[in-house]
Amino acid sequence: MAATIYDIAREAKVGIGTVSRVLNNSPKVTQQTRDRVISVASRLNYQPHAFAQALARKRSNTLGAIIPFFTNYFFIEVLKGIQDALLNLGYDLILHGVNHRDQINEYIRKNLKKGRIDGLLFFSMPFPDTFVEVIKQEEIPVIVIDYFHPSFDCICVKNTEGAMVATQHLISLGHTDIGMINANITSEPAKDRLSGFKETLSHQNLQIRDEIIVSSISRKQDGFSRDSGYTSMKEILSKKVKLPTAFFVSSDIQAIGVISALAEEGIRVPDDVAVVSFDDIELARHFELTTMRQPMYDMGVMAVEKLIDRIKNPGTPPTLTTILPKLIVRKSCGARKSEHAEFIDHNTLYSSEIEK
Amino acid sequence: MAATIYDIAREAKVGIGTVSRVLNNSPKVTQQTRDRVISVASRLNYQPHAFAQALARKRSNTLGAIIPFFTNYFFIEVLKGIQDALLNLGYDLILHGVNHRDQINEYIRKNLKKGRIDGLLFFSMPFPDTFVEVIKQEEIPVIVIDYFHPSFDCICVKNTEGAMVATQHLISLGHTDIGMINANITSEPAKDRLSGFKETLSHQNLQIRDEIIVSSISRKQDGFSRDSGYTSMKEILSKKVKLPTAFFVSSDIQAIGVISALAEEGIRVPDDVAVVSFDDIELARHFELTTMRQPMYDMGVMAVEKLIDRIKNPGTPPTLTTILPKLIVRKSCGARKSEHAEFIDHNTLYSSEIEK
DNA sequence: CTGAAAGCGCTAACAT
DNA sequence: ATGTTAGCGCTTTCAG
Repeated sequence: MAATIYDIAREAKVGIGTVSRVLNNSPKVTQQTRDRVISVASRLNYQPHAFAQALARKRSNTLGAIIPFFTNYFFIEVLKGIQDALLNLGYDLILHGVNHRDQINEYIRKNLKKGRIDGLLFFSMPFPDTFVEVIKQEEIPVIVIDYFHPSFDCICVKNTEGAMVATQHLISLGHTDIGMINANITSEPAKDRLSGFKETLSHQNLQIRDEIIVSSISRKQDGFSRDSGYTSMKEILSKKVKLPTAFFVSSDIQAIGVISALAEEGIRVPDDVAVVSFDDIELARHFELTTMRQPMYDMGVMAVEKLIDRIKNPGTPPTLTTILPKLIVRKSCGARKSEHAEFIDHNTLYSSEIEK
Repeated sequence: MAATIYDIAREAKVGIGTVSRVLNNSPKVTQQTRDRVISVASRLNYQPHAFAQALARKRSNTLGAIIPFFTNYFFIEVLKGIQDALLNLGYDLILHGVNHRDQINEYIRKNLKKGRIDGLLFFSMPFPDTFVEVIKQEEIPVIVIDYFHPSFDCICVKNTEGAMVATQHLISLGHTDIGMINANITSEPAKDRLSGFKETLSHQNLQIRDEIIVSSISRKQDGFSRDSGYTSMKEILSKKVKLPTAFFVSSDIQAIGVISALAEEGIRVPDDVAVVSFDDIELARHFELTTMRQPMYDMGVMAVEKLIDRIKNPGTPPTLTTILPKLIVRKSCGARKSEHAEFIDHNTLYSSEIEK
């Protein structure tokens, strides 16, 4: 049986209050008793019982995270960031990976069981409105990442602006006829990336050819998949329309599919057509993809930090932190690195407050 | 403030004991009082306080998992399996992703805090001997997956046998000169896959040419990476030795690197050289890799089930469950599917007990 | 069948 | 500075 503070108290001949004080580094204990208690505690191999502590302290020192697992490559990186950040803070993580959207509600309900978690990290999905009331009355801090919700602190990627930078990059490389392979338009990022793309083209008085802009209709991973990229490109190819000299693709993983589809027709990247994509997942480097990097690991770390911050400072108005993705120039766009060095350090963090 | 059983008791005009009984489906309550309590509870939007429950019940209904994050593609799938299995069982998951091996100890120590978790899932790493004593005296059930340890229930992949099947497949396709691209030999799976490979060759009286067998020396992800595959193949290519007609590669992700390296020399897969790899990660399908499938998702599910089982039945001797990976024939080996249909259903589960 | 009371292990307010 | 006591919210005897 594991030792309790009673055991320690008895053996060290002090009261349990004193033991608790020592264990919690309260200053009001003599060095002498402190030493005695500590030595007994370590002899007994004492470990505080987390739940008893949580019950008495009214906080659990654990955070919850709801992450869509269908965003494979994205969430791995984010998760790594979360874990590393947590490790230093002494918080634990209760993870709920959502494979299907209908798991969200169930999870929130279950984990809001009073006291289970001190705060919630909510990733890449529309936050269910059903719960904002509940969340508020339970007073549990929430950070929404990669999605916007006016009631909570948010960390968002500037998708529109990122798409603009990507498109602009292609234009500055001399391309005037550019297509886009997009994910499912029902997803927020896909929508924003498309509008950034189109806006840049029209801003530069370039033609928008709808026949070379295709959005996935796949529901699987919202079209952010290799399959989807492959299929979309095949679709364009089958139309037998004039191919543009460049494509903006809404994710790296799709770009890999795009490149395969192209290769099957003997069309080479970047020689025949240039490609710029989005995300900068690990494979992007291997495939020499020029891409808009989302600092996924950092977003995980930031999310944790924001949440801890929010736990300590409830009551202040929700904030929005936006991240401008960074252009990483590799080979797929056909640019020589030196030409575009100026783009590389474009990474900026804006932080601003929303009026309530 | 959240409602407690006291609130319910007061409003339903019963004692807290009765409320508790109703909530726990104890049969010894009249339908009438039961209904009354339930209606009050739902009106108050009552949720049991998880920690109070855990404290009183002496179990937490949460499981811990220690997973190496550096096995990217592997752990995602496993995690999905775990989550889905957990969802049905009403257990929560405290996840600890290990980015560096030295985090393991810290995590175990912290989470063994009595009561934190009811059981532990330990993945793909050598279980630290320092803790087997602790684990045993704390009586916390442990399942080790993808690694063997005599003290615990284990779920292992038959790497040696898997490599044999892969190699045999290549041989049966008519190849007599086969090379291998391996991960870092310090890792158990790499070691086993190599020995399975060699054994099959010698068993078939085929020559083992050391110059076309290369093990990665990378410590990063133990050499199970695209980079490592790419580099290893480049190394062989640079030796200017006679290329074999086929390669067995120790993981899909390496195979992708291998294929790129080959492609850079104009060598095509499977036309010029056949490739069979290991894992069957999501990308394997996209790259048309013939590979030995490890049922990663299923392993996650099984792990959870085994753990729950072990929690319910302590005391029985540890078991070993082995999984024979399944040959998935795609294009990279150059076989027509029909030729080798017989291999496809090779998947078998062996379960056996170890004598203590 | 149901109410009252005794913990579960710990923290924190209150005495001393 | 240290011991004592009252909860935290729930489960589980133990009476009745």
